[in-house]
Amino acid sequence: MVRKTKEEAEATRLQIIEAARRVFLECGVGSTSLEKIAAAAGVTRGAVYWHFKNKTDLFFAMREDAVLPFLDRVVFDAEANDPLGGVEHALQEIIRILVDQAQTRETFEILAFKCEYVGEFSSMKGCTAGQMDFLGMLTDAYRRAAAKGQLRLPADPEMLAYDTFLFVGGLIKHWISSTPDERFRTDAERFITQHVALRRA
Amino acid sequence: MVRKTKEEAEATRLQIIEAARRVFLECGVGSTSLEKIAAAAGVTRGAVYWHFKNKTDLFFAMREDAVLPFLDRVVFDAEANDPLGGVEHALQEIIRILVDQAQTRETFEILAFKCEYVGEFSSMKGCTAGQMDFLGMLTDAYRRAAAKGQLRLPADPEMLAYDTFLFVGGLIKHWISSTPDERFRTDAERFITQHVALRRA
DNA sequence: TTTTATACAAACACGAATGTATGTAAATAG
DNA sequence: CTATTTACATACATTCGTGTTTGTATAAAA
Repeated sequence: MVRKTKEEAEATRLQIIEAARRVFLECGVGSTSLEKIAAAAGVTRGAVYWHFKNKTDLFFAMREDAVLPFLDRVVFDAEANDPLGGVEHALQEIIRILVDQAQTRETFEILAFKCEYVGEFSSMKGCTAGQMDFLGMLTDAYRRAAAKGQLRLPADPEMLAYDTFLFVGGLIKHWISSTPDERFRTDAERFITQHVALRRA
Repeated sequence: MVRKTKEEAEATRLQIIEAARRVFLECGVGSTSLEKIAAAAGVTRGAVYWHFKNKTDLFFAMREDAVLPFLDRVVFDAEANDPLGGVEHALQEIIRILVDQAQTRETFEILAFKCEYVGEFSSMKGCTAGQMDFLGMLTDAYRRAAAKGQLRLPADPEMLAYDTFLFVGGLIKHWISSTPDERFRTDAERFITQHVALRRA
């Protein structure tokens, strides 16, 4: 029919990604047909197959779209003279992202509860590279905190990092699966504050 | 064909459940057909539909089969005079169950990574009743520990319980998705010991 | 300006999964 | 010992999703 300009084509590509996120969230990745996504995006399967190789390709495109802004915002300042405060700040920032970035929150919910890690997906089942990066950054931050005498002794920075890493994993999972009035959401900030306070000298 | 006795019928029922667990683990719940399960169990779909209403029914039967032994083993002794040690013991017991109860471990892996919580499954997406029980038992244990002066001050038992609850959630998830040589498995006991030590007065 | 590649829509062909219905031999009830 | 129910296997009908192919109006390239 009417051929679109490059800009319009890119717009429909984004429409498809957004529609996929909505439908994945509601129906699960496995039981979502490309027909449903196409309908939700106001196009036909032809458009979906034009922009994406198949459902898996579309899934990973949707994932990139939401994970990249996440990596930008969660950072540890290696120069600051309050490394422990930096850890707390980074964790609080994660919660803030979940609060105000709907696409990131929804994508995390899809990744955690609406997706089966099998076949092509099994590669990212456990720790992604990004997650291990986060663990490494936590370790570095605790090492700097230890060097500044901020940590309660005896303290092994690496072990503390694992403890925090596991805490954050659980927190994100339960935050996502909660309703806004449940304590995992209402008290998330306090949980973080207390978690870090347990380490303070 | 040959009609089986009641005992034989119950045996094939268990065969089907075990086959379902294997196939769910390999293929994911959503993309597992009842034909695959039947073949893996050495029966036909007729047998599956005889014993279970449909795939969802079979899934929940498999879940019960593995979760019940779990609840029996993870307990907090309310009478002991070392509540904090009881917490550590209970957490270590969880890891021991994952190590030596293959069916429980595999079922947890299915629940965490091979299942989409949508439709009939969405009810158990977040915290099951059993999980909230566990949180309550943790809180009670920390309260008793506080009463005995075992906790480092200032300490809010309930907040400590949430911190531990989130830690355990992350630990189970990462333990399950790890290979036996990865640190989440090799060092799980140390993580627990250190986690509890952080609270000790 | 002509040509070509683009951005889809529409139609087609195929397999796969589901639920049900039917058949049946043997266990069990009476 | 007969009648009935059980514990499946087998066959059937139908729906649904996928990947591909074809058609086409138009934007962009030459």
